[in-house]
Amino acid sequence: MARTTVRARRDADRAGADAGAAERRKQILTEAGRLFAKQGFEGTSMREIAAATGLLSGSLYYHFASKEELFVAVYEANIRAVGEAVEGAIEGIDDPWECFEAAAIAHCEALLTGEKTSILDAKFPPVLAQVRSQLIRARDEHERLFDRLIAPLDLAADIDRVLFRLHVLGALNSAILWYKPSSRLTPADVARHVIKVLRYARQGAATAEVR
Amino acid sequence: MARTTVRARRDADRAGADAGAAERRKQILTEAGRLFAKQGFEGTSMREIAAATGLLSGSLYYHFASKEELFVAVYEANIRAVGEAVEGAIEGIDDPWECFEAAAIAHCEALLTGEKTSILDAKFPPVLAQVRSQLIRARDEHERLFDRLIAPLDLAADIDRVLFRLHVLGALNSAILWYKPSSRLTPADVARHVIKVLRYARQGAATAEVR
Amino acid sequence: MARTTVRARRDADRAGADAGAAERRKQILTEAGRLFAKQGFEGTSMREIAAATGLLSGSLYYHFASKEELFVAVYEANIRAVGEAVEGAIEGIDDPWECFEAAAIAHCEALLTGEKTSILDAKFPPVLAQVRSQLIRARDEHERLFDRLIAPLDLAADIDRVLFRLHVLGALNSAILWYKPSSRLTPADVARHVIKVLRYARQGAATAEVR
Amino acid sequence: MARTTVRARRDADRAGADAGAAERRKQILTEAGRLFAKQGFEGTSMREIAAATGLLSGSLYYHFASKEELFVAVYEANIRAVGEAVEGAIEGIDDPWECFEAAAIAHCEALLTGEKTSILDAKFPPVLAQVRSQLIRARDEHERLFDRLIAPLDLAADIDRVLFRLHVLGALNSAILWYKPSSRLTPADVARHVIKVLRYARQGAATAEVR
DNA sequence: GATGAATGAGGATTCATTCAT
DNA sequence: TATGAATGAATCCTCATTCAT
Repeated sequence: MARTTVRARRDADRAGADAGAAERRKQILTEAGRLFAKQGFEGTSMREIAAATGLLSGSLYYHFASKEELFVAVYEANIRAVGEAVEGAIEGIDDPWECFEAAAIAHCEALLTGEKTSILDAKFPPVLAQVRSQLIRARDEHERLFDRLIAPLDLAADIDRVLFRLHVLGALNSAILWYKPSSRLTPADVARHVIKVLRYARQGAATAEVR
Repeated sequence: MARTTVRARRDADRAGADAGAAERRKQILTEAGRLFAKQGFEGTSMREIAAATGLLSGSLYYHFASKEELFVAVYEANIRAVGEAVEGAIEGIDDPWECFEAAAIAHCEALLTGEKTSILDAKFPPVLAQVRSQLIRARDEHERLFDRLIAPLDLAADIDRVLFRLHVLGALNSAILWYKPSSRLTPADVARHVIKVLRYARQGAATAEVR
Repeated sequence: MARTTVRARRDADRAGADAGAAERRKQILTEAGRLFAKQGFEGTSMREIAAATGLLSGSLYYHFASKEELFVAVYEANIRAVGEAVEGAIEGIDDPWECFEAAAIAHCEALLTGEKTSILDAKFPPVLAQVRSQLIRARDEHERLFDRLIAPLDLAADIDRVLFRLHVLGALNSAILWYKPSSRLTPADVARHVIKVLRYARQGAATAEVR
Repeated sequence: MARTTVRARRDADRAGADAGAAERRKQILTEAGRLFAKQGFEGTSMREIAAATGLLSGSLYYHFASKEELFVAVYEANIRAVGEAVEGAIEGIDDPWECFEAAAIAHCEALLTGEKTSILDAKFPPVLAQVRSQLIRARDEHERLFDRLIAPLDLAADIDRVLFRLHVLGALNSAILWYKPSSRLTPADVARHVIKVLRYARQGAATAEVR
């Protein structure tokens, strides 16, 4: 609605602008990520992204061949960022459950803090059909990281570890749908509660009468 | 925005008479639901919906004042359908956990069977901002149903029942993102596994060392 | 924007409704006149007119074959109304200038009071090309009435009576463009001032140096 | 609504450079002016305007953010053109009435010659409600020019100069409704006759018996 | 590397009109 | 007389993309 003049953006950016192409790419990725997260893929126009980066829409095509390609790049960057956050968080932790919890917290924080990654859970619109496989590959990689964390957990024998991984990530990711930063709950609180619930399902736990 | 559509007019004018229009409305709702589920709100054009119903695009507007209004109607119908399925499934079951599981199964089946309700988890695109409140109201109602089922569960004392509800629904709904009907897993299997994991978190369960 | 439900109108009208066809025609003419005056020909939809009369749009076509025909009927009725007002106002007045002034006042009042006749001065949109001749014929008749009033005026010899008539009516009609009922000026004041100015242009008036 | 168009951008960015776009803007303005004059605002489609300029309809939006904005631009250009014509015509004339007449002639010629300015008198359709204030501001400016010409006239004491201005412009502008270039009357003739009539209303003129 | 200008298909929506009932 | 349902063309506008400069 209240769009921003290119000129306005330009005047503001001119400082650090004129950076190399790699720099520009990063700028575009940042702004596109922010906009995709807030407005979705279809709700964000190339012109908007261009304007936010201090460019005109045509110039985007020097850096990315299409809107889809740009989205994939954003998505991969986001997943990678979450992955790195998680790996950083678990470094040096030995206890499997502690490690698992630390990972969940890092994942949740990366997801809910900053505008960038809410795309994670997207049921990609059909416009993205052509690049779906790339997106899924990126997501899978992240999920395998969780598989590695789940493997050493002393889960009750009747628990399927794949379904368990889907369960955790589903519970964590869904926070995007309801979490409000204004709440007195931190993203870490949310993650901790999810893990707290799951932690009951350890081997030897008493669930006698479960059918 | 506040226009008048057939529903308004007819409900008032003629009680139940003239099945014709109501029939059409239902047809449109069905087709729109299918298409929205498959392609998302923005990915589905009014022309497509019209064509699927055997109409021309203009004719849709006799029944629904706007694409948004149509979406709200579809969404409400879908939530209602899931709600009814759940209520039907728990009828006559006394044991709280049995009841909870039955509800989860019904919820999951309604979600994953048929194309109609995958919209449930939508992070609504900003185009729908104007009607967001209606959508959220519908969703809330469904979630309160789960609150009623969670209340009597003998959960461990350190579990927050609101976060628990968000956890369950998050885990269940996320199946939409990965579930494939072709799999050897039934929707019920998925739901059952989620509940199986959660069931460990009952009162008196041994989780001694959890910090 | 804020449209009115058919039902609402209906409930209200039901009292005097069910009148004969002639009655209905008159109702339609009234409402259409009001709407055309306020919103113009193109800015008024048949549905709007129908709703204002307590009908559905299709029903209008029983009374008028097309939107254009309806407009012509409204226009003619309006012109006739102004004409009758003028004729009523000059009845019994002998002095030519008194008579002329009375006519101007009546014309102006009919024009500025009530919503109905602001159409008078319309530069008809090309949509109305087919019926233009009918509209112009109606207008001409009204203008000939003014010709009859101008004929006996003792105007200065160098004044062309046809151009004079166009001048008066132009000055009077243009009030529609700026007149606001809220002003302390009455429509009669406006008309009186126009005539006051023109009255100077009588025979024998001293305008020596006019080239 | 508050979007950015080329004008804004360019005025700022590059002073007078790059005649291309400015050229196009002028072309569009010309064609749009012609079409609006002939067919009215609602009767003219953006496609038509585009086609007349040798563009596709989408391309128009690079230069003007909306049909309304385009109309405002046309309107302002037209008013400005008439204003300039009038100012040119009165240059160097000392006698107030001569000056007034010269202005009237120029105004009338600008109005009736060329297709461009017949919009002047428009009772703007409600579609233009949002921009009405801009249109009125433009018109007011032109009318103030006439106020300056009327001020020094030696009008009879009982004449209100504001109503007098409205009277003149009403009489002049209304010519649009009936004037046909084919007639043996020139636009100047029309203007001259209007002024001739008004010139009688000078101070000291004999209007003794007026009530 | 970036721009300005244009493309052209596609979007939702409106509307006068028709016609069987 | 009136209705309900549908028509289909037309409307304004958006947008990813292209390409000469």
